[in-house]
Amino acid sequence: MVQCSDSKQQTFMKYWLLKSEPECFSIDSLRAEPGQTTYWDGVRNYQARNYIRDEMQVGDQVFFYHSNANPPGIAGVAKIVRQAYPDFTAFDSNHEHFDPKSKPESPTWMMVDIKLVRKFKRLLPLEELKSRPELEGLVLLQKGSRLSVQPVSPEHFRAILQLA
DNA sequence: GCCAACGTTGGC
DNA sequence: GCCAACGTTGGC
Repeated sequence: MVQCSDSKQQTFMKYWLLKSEPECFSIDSLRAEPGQTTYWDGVRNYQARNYIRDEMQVGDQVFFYHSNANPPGIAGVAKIVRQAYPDFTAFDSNHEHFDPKSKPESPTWMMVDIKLVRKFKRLLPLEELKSRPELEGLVLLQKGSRLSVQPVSPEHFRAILQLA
């Protein structure tokens, strides 16, 4: 597939899944934010950081996943509205996400801003996602998959939207 | 609350 | 660089 053939820079929309514990920050919390926008702080895993820092682009769409919830599942869609920048909560010794190894002059951890696109009419439960053959291979469904930032293929993204 | 699956830490 | 111990995640 060729896109942007007249452009030097080929840009493809990417799709993601972000996990959040709704007791801590739910999709309704996001909706209640000014501009329905928030910074996605607290990612403290290198692989997740690399996705945020190296691959997330403004305009990318993300599923908002409720983890450690009853039931766990996908609650809606958001989009990236600001490119990766240092996660300043890592610099604050009073913050629960403080990490002394991250320095303002050489930040270890990064974050993006996301804005709510829509909350689904119903939560798409993990159990239902598991039951869909077209979602085979979805990172979320792989055994031991704990990453809080996961890539989602365009095909899987589309298939999940159709369930909503 | 249990526990499997990971990631990180730190002694050696 | 190995690897045991420990901490965390997150479904159940």
